[in-house]
Parts: sequence; C-alpha cells; structure tokens
Amino acid sequence: MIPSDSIPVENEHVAETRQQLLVAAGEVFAEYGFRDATVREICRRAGANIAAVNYHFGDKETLYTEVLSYAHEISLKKHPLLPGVAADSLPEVRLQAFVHSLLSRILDTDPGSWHGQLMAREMVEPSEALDILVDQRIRPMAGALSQIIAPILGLPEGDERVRLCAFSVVSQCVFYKHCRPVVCRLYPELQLQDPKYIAKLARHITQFSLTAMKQLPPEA
Amino acid sequence: MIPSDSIPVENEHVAETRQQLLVAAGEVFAEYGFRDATVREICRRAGANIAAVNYHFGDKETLYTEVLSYAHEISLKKHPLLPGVAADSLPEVRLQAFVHSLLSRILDTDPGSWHGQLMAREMVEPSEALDILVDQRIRPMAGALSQIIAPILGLPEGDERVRLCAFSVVSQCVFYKHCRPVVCRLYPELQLQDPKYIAKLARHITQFSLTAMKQLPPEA
Amino acid sequence: MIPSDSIPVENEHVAETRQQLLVAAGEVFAEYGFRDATVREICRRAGANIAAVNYHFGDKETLYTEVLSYAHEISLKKHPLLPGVAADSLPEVRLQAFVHSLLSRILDTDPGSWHGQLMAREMVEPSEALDILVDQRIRPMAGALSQIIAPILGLPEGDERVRLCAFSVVSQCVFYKHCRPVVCRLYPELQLQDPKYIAKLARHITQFSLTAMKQLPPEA
Amino acid sequence: MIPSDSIPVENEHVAETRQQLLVAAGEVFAEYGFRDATVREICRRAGANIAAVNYHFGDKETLYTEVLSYAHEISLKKHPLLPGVAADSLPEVRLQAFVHSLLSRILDTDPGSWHGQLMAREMVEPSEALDILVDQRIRPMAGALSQIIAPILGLPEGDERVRLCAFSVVSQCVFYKHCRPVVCRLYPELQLQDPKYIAKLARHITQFSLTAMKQLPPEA
DNA sequence: TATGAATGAGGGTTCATTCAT
DNA sequence: CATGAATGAACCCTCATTCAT
Repeated sequence: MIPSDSIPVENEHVAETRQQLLVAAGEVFAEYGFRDATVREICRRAGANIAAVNYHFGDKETLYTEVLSYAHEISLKKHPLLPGVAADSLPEVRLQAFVHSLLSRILDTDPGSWHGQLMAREMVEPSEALDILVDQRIRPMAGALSQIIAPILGLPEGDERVRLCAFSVVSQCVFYKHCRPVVCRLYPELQLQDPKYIAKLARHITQFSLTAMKQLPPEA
Repeated sequence: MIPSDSIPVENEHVAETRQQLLVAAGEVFAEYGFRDATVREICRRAGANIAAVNYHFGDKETLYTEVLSYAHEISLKKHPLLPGVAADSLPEVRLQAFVHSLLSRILDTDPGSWHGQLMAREMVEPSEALDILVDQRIRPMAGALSQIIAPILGLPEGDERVRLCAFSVVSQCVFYKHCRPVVCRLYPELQLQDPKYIAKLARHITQFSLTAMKQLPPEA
Repeated sequence: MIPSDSIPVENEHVAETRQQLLVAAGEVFAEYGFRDATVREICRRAGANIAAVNYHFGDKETLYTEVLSYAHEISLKKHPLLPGVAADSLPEVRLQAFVHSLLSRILDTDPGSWHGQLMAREMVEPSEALDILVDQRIRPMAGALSQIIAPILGLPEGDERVRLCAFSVVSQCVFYKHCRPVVCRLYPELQLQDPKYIAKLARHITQFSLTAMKQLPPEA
Repeated sequence: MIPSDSIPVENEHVAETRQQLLVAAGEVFAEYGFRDATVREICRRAGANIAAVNYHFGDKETLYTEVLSYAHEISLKKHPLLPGVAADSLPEVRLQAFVHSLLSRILDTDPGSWHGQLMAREMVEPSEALDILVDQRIRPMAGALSQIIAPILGLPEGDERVRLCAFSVVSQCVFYKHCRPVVCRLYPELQLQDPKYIAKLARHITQFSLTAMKQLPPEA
C-alpha cells in the first residue's frame, strides 16, 4: 500500500462501484423499464447499498440518463458504424456494412448489451435523455447513411428522396428489433440472434434496397 | 323488483359502465403504459367508482387484456385491411391499398385510436394478450399480404423470400410509428399525422418495394 | 340497520376516523413538532392504517393545517374569550376576565389541549397556516382587547399606546407558556398548571397592568 | 514531522475548523432547528468534510450543545447586561438599561447573532443543554434584575412579588421575539429590528413597569 | 349491485453515522 | 489527522386491492 499508488487505487475503487451500478442499472432498466425497475434491485445486483444510487447519481432519473449514454457508447465500441470498410469503397459495399452493423448492434442480446432494448423503450416513452442522444449519436449516423445513399440515387444529400430511402433502409433493420415479439410468434423457427441469420437478413435488406434505389424514378 | 325485468336493465347499465371503463382504460394505458396507468385515473375518466375495475374485470391486468382486444377491433373497423379494392385487382393496386391502410391505422392519433400506441408498448413489453392477438388478428393480415406479394415475385406464398419481402414492406410502415420520436427530432418539419403526408409515404413505400420485388434475383 | 339511517351512520363513521386522526395528530404534532412527528405514530395512536393520513387528508402538511385550526376551535370552546362577563361590565372586570381566560387557554395541559404547544411551535417556525390563523382568530382577539383597554387609557382604539399596552398585557400571559422551561428550572416549586396559581397570576397581571395604564402619562 | 512542532500547529488548525463548524452550526441550527438542520449543510458552510462534525464533536447533539453555549457567550459580549451604567445608579436608570439591553440582545438579527433564535427554539423543545444554561447564565441575570426591582418595591429580593414583577418586566421584552410572527402579521408596518423602534419599546416597557411597581399595593 | 373507506406492501429518497484509507 | 465513500434505518407517499355496507 504505497501512498503514491493509493490515490489512483481509490479513484479506481470509486469508479468501480459506479461502473457496477451502471451495469446493473442497464440490465434492470432494459428488463423492466424505468418505472418498474427498482433502485433496490439495481443496488442488489451491483452488490451495493440501497443508498448507493442516490450517493453516486443523485436520483434514479439521473442514473437512467447516464445508463442510456453509457449503453450507446459501449454498443458503438462493440459494433462500429462501418467496420472494416475503406472510406473510398463502393456505395454498395458501404451500405452492406452499414446494414449489417446496425442489425448486429440492435439485435445483440449478449449480457451487457442492453442498448437495443433501452432504445426500444425510449421509442415508446421518450425521456429527456433522448433529445441529447438524437443530436449527439443518431444524427451523425443518419448523416453517414445519407452519404452512402446520395451517390446511389445521384441526388444531393439533403434531397427528400434521400431521406425517404434512408428511412426505408433503416426501417427494415430496426423492424426485427421493434417487432420481434410478433415476428417470433408468427415464425417461431426463426433464430433472430444467430449471427448467420443476421447476415442473411443483412444481405436481403441490402439487395432489396439497392435494387429499389437504382431503379427509382426521378419523381418521388 | 321482478328479477326477469331487472336483469336486462341491469345488464344494459353494466354494459354501459364496462364500455366507459374500456374507453377510459384505452386512453390511460396508451398514454401512460400499463404500470404507470392507475386504476384511480381510469375510474375517474369513466365516471365510475374506484372499485369498478375490480368489480367488472377482476383486476387491472384482465382489464388491460380486454382493452387490447377491443382496441384492435375498433381500429380494424375504422381502417379496413384493403378498403375499396376489388379482390381481383392487380397486385400493385392491392399493395398500395394495404400499405396506405396500415400506415393510416398505425399513425391515427384521433381520440379513441389508441391501438397503435398500445401495440407499440406491447412490442417492448409483451403481455400474455399478445399471443392471442397475433394468432387471431395479425396472422390473417400477414396471410393477406403474402397473397399480394407472392404473385409479384412469382413464388408460392410460403416461400422464405415472400416472407422477407413482406417484412420489408411492413417494416417501412411501422417505422414511422415505432421510431416517431427519433424521426420527429431529426426532422421537426415533418407532419406525420397529416393524411396528405401519409399518402405520400404510402406512395414511396409502395413504389420502393414494387421496384425491388419486380427485379429481385431468383436467389435470396 | 334501516337504510334511511345508514347514510348518516356511515358519515359518522368516516367522521370518526378523521376525528381520531385529528386528535392523534394534535397530540403527536404538539409533542414532537411537524418534522419529528411521524405519520406512522399518528396512525398508530388513531388506531388507523399507515395510509389513513394520505387517504383522509392528502398529505402530512394538510393534516397539520387542519389540526391547527381544529385545536384553536376546541380551545376557544373550552376557554371562551370573556367567560361569564356582561358586555357592559367595567373595563377592569373585563380585563381580569380576558387575562384569566388567556392564561387558562394557554397553560391548559389537559389531554386534548395541544393548542398552546402548537402555537408556541408556530412562533418559532411559522407555517403557511399561521397567516390564516392570525387573520381569522387572533386579529379578532386583539380587537376585543383594544376595546377593553382604550377606555381605560381614554384613547381611541387605534392609538399606538393602546397597542403597546395591549402587547404589555398579552406578553405577561404568554410568557408563562413560552418561557415555561426557564421558569420551571429557575423556580421548580411553581405549579404552573394549578388553576389556583393561574388565578393568582391573572390577578397580578391584571393589577400590574391596570395600575400602569391608569397612570400612564399622555406621551408614549 | 517532529511531534513537538506538529502539535501546536495542528491544534491551531483544529481550533480553526472547530470554530468554523460552531459558526456554521449556529447559523444552520438557528435557521432550521435541530432536526431540520443537516450535518451536510453545516459542514458545507464550514468548508469542512462531511465527517468533520463527528470527528470534532462526536455527534450532532453534542455539537448543538456547544453551539448553544457559544451563542450565549458571544451574545453577552455584544450586549452586556447593564451597559454603561454605574453600579450605584438609580434603580430606574438601571431598569431602563436592563430592558434596553435585553431587547437588543433578543431582537438582534445580525449575521452571527443566532442566540435569540436558538433560545426561542429551546423554549419549545428544551434540550439537556438548557439545564446548564439556566443555571450558569440565566439565573445570574434573574438575580441582577431582582436587585434592581427589590428596592423599587421596597421588598426583599426573595419576595414573591419581586419575582412576579421581574417576570412582568422580562415578559414584555421577550414577547417581541417569541410572538414576532404574530406581531408582524397583525401590524406589518412595525420595524422590529430598527434600533430606534427598539429604543421606543424599551422606554414604553420601562415606564409601564415602573408606574405599575411604584403603585403596587402591599398585598399581591 | 355498487360503493368508498380502509388496507399494507413497496416505492424513491434522506440522513447521521461509520470506517478503511 | 482528516477524509469521503458507503451504510442501513426510517421517512412520506402511492397504489391495487379488499370488504363491510
């Protein structure tokens, strides 16, 4: 226990408890939603005292906001926007990468990957945290997709048809997350969390969309 | 107090209170979600006693189940599956009608139209009621869509590619409901509840999908 | 259980629980103060459930406000302002009655007489309820005292010297309430709750004040 | 780290922190009362650590006891018992000085003068500290007042009538502190913290009491 | 039949205090 | 000597549910 080391160790220890609370809160919020999630359960899973949330985050709502941001961060670290694709690749290649990455990110059900579920809950009951999230995280993604699609359509990025087609692409991906309960009940044999099936979906969505966009008539 | 008279009169009265509770519960569940919705508020809006829910439905959960079924019923009455379209019309025409009807149904924000919001909540936190709903209401819809799409692709209804394309079509519609909070924040100028804009979306989705499907290569 | 009777009986029953809560709350608030008093203890003493306060009064603060008003009411019923004194009596007689009544009211320590203690607490930490109390209950008392004092001084009721003398009279009474802890420690032999001693104090205060006021020089 | 040096330095530092805690605690206890005052807020205002109170005083209650004693000390330093009055002055002059000093001490609202407010709180909820305070500080004051009043009445200091008159004098002073909330609501135009108005009150109380005492009949 | 007063479990939060560093 | 992260009891309040009427 050398004093010169003890300071970072202490910081680390503090950060550790915070981290455990964030992870536990991510799990519980994803599983039960903001209201149904209880501070007691979060602290229990984090191995912390009932007062730990209020001590480290002030209140339940602030904890939720930080969890949401944290979840986005680690999900983007795990599934980068355009993994292994050169910036000067063909639009078709980049679209395929974008779609596959989005699908992977959104359908990831590994422990610690509650980003998709948290976002799905935000869609139904947006919190104040969503405003920041859209501006800081989602708007850049939308921009990146527009940069891929615009050259395919031969239109400027800001054109309305670019936006409509971008939505058409994204919608086919998020569908498997947001409507999973219906999809699984209609076709129980589908393995939505299987990487191979995710790759298959990515190919279909990319091909479907590319075909549509390459033949799109000049008038929307 | 002759029993033979009192029963129908009472039944009518009971039916009326039940109906008011269903409507009020639809509003409140759509607005706040199952957990945040309070029995007190539902009874207050229905002009009924605090114990009315337990009296008429047993408990809050049973009331919710019945509300969900009731909401589907009135939403299909208001927006039929294929409105004003002959059974022997061209697939393209029927697809356009299907898409427009689905969009209208899902984006309807009129008072009394909580079906879309309730379904969105079910996607994030499925209740037991969803099993029945999928079997009785959604599976027939999926069948109807397959019947439209199969001839376009020149494939049998049960083919996997028919299912993938059906999902591609439906996903583009429900996207504007399930991701509305993000869409509205990205592009605040959009008027998602405007019937004219809904028609425009329907045209884009139909055209986008038809183009894709007509050129789809034989191998998925 | 005749129906025509049952309604008032029910009202009576409701009123009874409310009444018991008011009484219990009076005790506990007087004993511990607003903050230290717990809703649990109040409900326990009232023989009611922990949720009874919220059901009948909304919250702890509203209960407190009603307790304060209720305490004033019953204390004035028990110790009227000028008991057994004709309206046309001599000012000296009326002053003696006023002083004795005020002392009795303020020093009453019988069970159910928490008015004095509650008011003492309000003096140190005024709540919103005090504004109403001063306007509705205390201002009339101040007026009544001015009507007694003004003719003694030979001055109009609104004169500043009337107000100063009224305060001099009242202050000598409330002193034995507000400084009781010091008085009792200085002279443990005093029996401040003994009606005989209260009568002795009333005589001293009246005589002291009358002597002073009858000789008061024209300039304050 | 030579012990012989470090101790005085540390003691000084300790004394400083203690002092800051006492001052901060005086403020907070006066403002919020013992229970509502939080250790956190006291430490915050003192610029000290959250654990400082427990470290320097053991617990919150001990801190309070020391604050009370400290407050009395500085208040007597600021407003001496009989300021600028010769020991052989006339009783009338000494009474005037005593009354004015008591009023000033009790109505002082300068920052750092929480003695009056703390004492007012003690009257409503006496702590163990009051016993000591009465014996060590208040009893001497009461004796001093008796020494002034006894010769006016021509009675021995221990006579009951001396005590009653002493209470009559003191009561008129503390009234403006203990009933300030009522006085201010009844007559919002009064400036109770104005030194000129305090002087006016002192004159009235002195004159009122002297007149009464000089004419007091032999029998109480 | 229908009521509404009453219930009690459980929610988030606050707080003085402790203890390893 | 002094710290501040962590504790756990206790607070007020909300809620779906019950039961005597």
